Parts: sequence; C-alpha cells; structure tokens
Amino acid sequence: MNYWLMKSEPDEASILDLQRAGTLPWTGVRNYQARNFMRDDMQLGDGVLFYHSSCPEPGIAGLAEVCSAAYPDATQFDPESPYFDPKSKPEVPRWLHVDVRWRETTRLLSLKAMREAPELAGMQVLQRGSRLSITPVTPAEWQAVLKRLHAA
DNA sequence: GCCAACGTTGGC
DNA sequence: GCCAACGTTGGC
Repeated sequence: MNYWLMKSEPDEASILDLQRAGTLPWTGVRNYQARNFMRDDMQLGDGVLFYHSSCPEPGIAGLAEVCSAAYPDATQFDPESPYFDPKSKPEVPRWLHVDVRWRETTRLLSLKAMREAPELAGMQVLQRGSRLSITPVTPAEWQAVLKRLHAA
C-alpha cells in the first residue's frame, strides 16, 4: 500500500468534479517520471491526496484512491486533444494512466499551511523546484495530512 | 504577467 | 554524449 499526491488544475478536474463523477481517468500525464509511478509503483487502493494546482488557492482539497491498473491514455492518439502526441504509436503507447476514485472532499489544506507544518517539511511536492504532477507520500506524511484535514 | 526551476529536443 | 535553446510548470 502506497500513498501519493496528485496535482490537478481545478479548471480541468476539481475534487468536486471527481465527487460527481465517482471515478475519473487520470489522463494527460506527459512526464516520464509521473508515468512510471503510475505504471510501476501504484497499486489498487493506494491513497491519493488530491491537490489543486495553478489556481487562486493551491492545496490539498480531498482524498481519493487508485482504482485501476495503468492502461494506455487514449488522448495521446486524438489529434483534437491538447494531449495529442504525434510521436506515440498505438502499437507502442507511450503514455499510460490509472483511474482514480473519489473518497472524500475535505476542507482545503492550503499550500501555505502545508509549508508551515513541520511534519510535512520533507514532502516531495514542497521541495524547491518540484514540478512533478505525481509524487510519493510517506505513511507519516499521509497521517499528518489526514490529522490536519480532519482537525477543527 | 513574471520568472525560477526543471525537462526535452536536437545539432554537433 | 554534451549542452544550448526552448518549452512547461506553477506559485506569486
């Protein structure tokens, strides 16, 4: 069982969109490291911190879980899609993704609050220059985030 | 809109 | 295989 933080721009897919949909395919990842996490390290039931990025109030907005194995991302073959990759061949799909299931819409644990939390200082997403859209989270960090999300 | 940081591309 | 140029991310 592993834990992850996954970034999403709420304009594209917010925690409320996930809540409405139940599950969503995590399409559009075009970074090899993030793809490899999904392909090699994610397991069914892994915990996901759903993070809103590139928005007025960045931060963790809810909880989700991995609910599929990795499979080819259809958007890479769609010329109409912003995620179209002309260099990817259907015989050898370059980009994969998992599906994610909604668990809980929480209050926002803002980026600012995350930075102020000593237990979260080591989180990969908070490191200088970190841009990866999917990063591993340690069990201790997961617990610390849950504690703060559920605190009054 | 700015810009720091990082990833990717492609010429050599 | 190096590395300069370019593109992207994402907070501010």
